[in-house]
Amino acid sequence: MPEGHTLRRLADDLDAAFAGREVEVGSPQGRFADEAALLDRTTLVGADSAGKHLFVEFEGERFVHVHLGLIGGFDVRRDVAEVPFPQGAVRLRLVTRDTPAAYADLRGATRCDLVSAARRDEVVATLGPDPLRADADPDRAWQRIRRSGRAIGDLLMDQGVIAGVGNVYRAEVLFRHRIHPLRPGRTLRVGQWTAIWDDLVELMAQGVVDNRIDTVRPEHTPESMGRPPRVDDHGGEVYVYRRAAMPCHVCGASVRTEVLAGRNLFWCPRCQPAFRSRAVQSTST
DNA sequence: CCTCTATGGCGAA
DNA sequence: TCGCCCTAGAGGC
Repeated sequence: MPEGHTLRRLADDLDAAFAGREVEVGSPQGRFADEAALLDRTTLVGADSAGKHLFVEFEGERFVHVHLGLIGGFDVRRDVAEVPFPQGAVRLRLVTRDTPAAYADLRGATRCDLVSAARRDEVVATLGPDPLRADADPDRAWQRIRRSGRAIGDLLMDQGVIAGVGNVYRAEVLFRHRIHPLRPGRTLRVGQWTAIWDDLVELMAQGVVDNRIDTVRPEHTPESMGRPPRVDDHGGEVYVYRRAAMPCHVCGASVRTEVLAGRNLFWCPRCQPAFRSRAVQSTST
């Protein structure tokens, strides 16, 4: 589940359920037990996200730093009639029993640490601009991209360049802007970057609202095209992500896939043609 | 049962 | 570049 929109939504949901309330903090699985004991029955101040990082603040400027990694999940339920017995490997559990009762179960996280405000700031300082934050400066990312010989598909996944974009948004935003994922960052024009950034701001904000990733334009929805909706565990309607060998919704070409830096890359070979250098372009046109 | 996969990221080689 | 960490669900036999 976790790209930046997931963490932003989790911060909002945790706020709604627990902010300003005294919270029972436990670790049924045991791996966070010592830290949980220090926080148990103290007030949860609030939660915030930065890229794919989540910080849950407790009184005394203490923060639980959570990173879900590839497979983690944080299940937040509020206004529940009763709090169920924890199922599976619950690293961290938050509970308020006074009405409205709420609980939240963290599983599979790669990171769940009790940290100081200074450490939180250190983590945030390693991140590039986050399209979900109003104060983000996209030019910081552009200055990295325009100087880099690395593939744009690689740069978009680098959290130090831009924070919160994962494998789905990377694949989809490059498709929407017809840019081949292996094209070197320094071959992009500033207008292309601005368009990508503005699109990410919009797509990811919508992802927070829907709690899933949908990237197809109105004319390419299942209803508009008369095609069956996507049926898999991800839910959202997308153009190329995990659609290898399937026909492109726009042109019908077979969607391609390749592994880049250990992750699956997806693109349409016709809608996102291989980049030709400026020199070649100018001689051929 | 087993194997594989996954919207991530780290450190060793 | 590779292996490894975290966990759950799907599919194969």
